[in-house]
Amino acid sequence: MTASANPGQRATIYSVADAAGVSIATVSRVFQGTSTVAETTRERVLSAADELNYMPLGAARSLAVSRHELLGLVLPELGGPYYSELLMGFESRASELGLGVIVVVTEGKPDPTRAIRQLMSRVDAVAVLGSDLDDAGLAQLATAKPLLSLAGAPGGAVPSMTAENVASAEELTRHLLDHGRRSLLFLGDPDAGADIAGRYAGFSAAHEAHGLVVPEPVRIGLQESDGAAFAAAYLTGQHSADALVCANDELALAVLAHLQDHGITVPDEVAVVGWDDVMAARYVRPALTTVRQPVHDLGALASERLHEHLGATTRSSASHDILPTQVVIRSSCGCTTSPPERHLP
Amino acid sequence: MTASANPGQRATIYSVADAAGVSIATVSRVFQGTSTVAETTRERVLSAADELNYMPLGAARSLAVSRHELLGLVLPELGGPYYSELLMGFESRASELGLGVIVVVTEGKPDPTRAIRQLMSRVDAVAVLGSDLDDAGLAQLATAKPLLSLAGAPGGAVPSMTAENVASAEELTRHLLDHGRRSLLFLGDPDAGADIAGRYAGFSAAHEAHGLVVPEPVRIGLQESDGAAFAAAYLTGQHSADALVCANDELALAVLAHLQDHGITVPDEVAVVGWDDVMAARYVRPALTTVRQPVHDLGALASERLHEHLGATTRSSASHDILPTQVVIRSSCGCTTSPPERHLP
DNA sequence: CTGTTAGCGCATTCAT
DNA sequence: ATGAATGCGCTAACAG
Repeated sequence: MTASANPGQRATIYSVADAAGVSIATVSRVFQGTSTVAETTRERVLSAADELNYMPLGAARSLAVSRHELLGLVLPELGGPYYSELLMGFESRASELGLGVIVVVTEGKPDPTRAIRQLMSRVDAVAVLGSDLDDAGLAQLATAKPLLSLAGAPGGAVPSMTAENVASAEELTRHLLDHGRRSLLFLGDPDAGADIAGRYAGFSAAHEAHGLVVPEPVRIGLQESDGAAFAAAYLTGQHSADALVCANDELALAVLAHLQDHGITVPDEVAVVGWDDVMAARYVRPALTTVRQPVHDLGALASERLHEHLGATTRSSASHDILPTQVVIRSSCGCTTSPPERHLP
Repeated sequence: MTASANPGQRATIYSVADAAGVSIATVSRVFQGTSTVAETTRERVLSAADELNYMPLGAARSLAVSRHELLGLVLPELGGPYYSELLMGFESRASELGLGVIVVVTEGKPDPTRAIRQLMSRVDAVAVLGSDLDDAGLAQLATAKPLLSLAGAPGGAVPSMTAENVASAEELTRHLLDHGRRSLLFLGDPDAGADIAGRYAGFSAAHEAHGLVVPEPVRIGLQESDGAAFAAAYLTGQHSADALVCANDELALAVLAHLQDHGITVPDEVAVVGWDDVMAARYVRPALTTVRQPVHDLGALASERLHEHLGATTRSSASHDILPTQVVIRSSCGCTTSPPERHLP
């Protein structure tokens, strides 16, 4: 065991310099690799450091270089694969860039804005998803540090990045329409978020392209319980439809299961489609037709964009990136009953 | 808009003190609430700070108080609901305790140990899950900062916290045995992790209690693809069993789907059970019998325990907490076909 | 190649 | 109730 008894305190750059018989500058150099150090002294420093189990203090370094080397990620919650994927992409790329990531989940927090402000005092830049802050609020925060709005409304004052919603929603809806479905219902509240608004916009566009009146959205939440409630209402005949376009897979799965439990056959009597391509989507029968989003890439690109902004002295004009999505046709739309694909997540 | 034009630089405690006509000590006091300040000056400081959009620099504060007010969480990956739940619990409680959290995902990282060491230089304490570090490696890291091993082998040199595995595995297995199944197979590699080892131990114990020989484990991975491969092998008759105890739900779901796709009826011909109670577990048909773990609580307790250790000067002897789990009986074990419950995740 | 020195921004005694 | 001064541990000129 190399770590010798530590005399109560953790080693600092001074103790290492002492032990190695060099100055702190040299110690700093061998650890930063910032300048060339004689091989012999280098080894002496390294072994001294190892002996003392030395580890540079992040805070001190941050203060000196006036950079935290930390990115912040603000998420509304962490349920479902969406946010996890995003976080993975974000963390992965950040790590490659030599940056750590602090995550804060706003759901259930008394004062999200305060939490975000506090976060911003310890990171170099922040990506924010959801967290019902209006554009003005974001813009305010963005004055302090680079800030990127994720899956929000593009075109605001702050830079944003989001997956494509309108076109894929239109494609999905058209698919249903093309196969003879005529009474579609959109499940989800367009006011609940920019992404849902976009999906409803595409839903509407497809209807208009077909010369059909656009059905009002069924404004419900995205939880399983909301799907259950809708299904119950549907069974009583409160709604009439031959296709249900659900704002996400959670909702679609809940609706699907409840309908089937009560003898409705999907897709024969009614088609059900969703969004996100969660794992369960390919395991249920009929397998769920849905829209796959490049969530991992979204996260990775976000930390990359943030990293770019760190170097730049002048903040360039707000960029608004839109990543392409992919409609995944399976069986729940009534389109195919061929053996479902099996692939890794 | 209160934020006045910032002269290029971000406000510091000095600029605020200047603007308010006080010393930096006073500014610090009003922000820390550490001492009583005259109401009038207090207001002056606050308005000056607001004017300048002042925000104390985390690194400087950390350096001064020699505390990061940050916890680290090391996860092998983020797929599935398990890690997300854990992270949510961890972050949630940490936040309540006034601590932020840095997460690092080891999967795909060239040098996980280095990443962890780097992490430890910016946090006050760390919880580690998986990351194939042996107990010695963990112990080594634990000399620097409080460290908690999650879902690892209890009893090591470092404090640990894990969900109960053995007893629930035994219960689950006994359940199968009691209902007449006699040829069970354990799918998963006990050497791949302490939790899987525990599950196999329970599986074994149940067999022994019934006076049966313990089948060798089928040592496969936990991915969908592993389940697919096993199912293919099973279909060719390479394995014979009337019940498959899968080390997690991913595996169970993949096996279930593949078997069904090829005409095997579950649970009639063969029962399939898993672990984790992922969302898909209640949506597939037959609904999956599985074991629910208190993952959220695990995370919350972890940050709580870590927080406790921060205050303590003397490191108390390594604690080993084991949280109870719950066997969730559904249909895939052949036990019931009653309408499955529907509840929030 | 290596040592000296001056901050980085804040919390915190110790005076007043 | 407030100010002055010191130090936290490290990096980065600047000398040598």
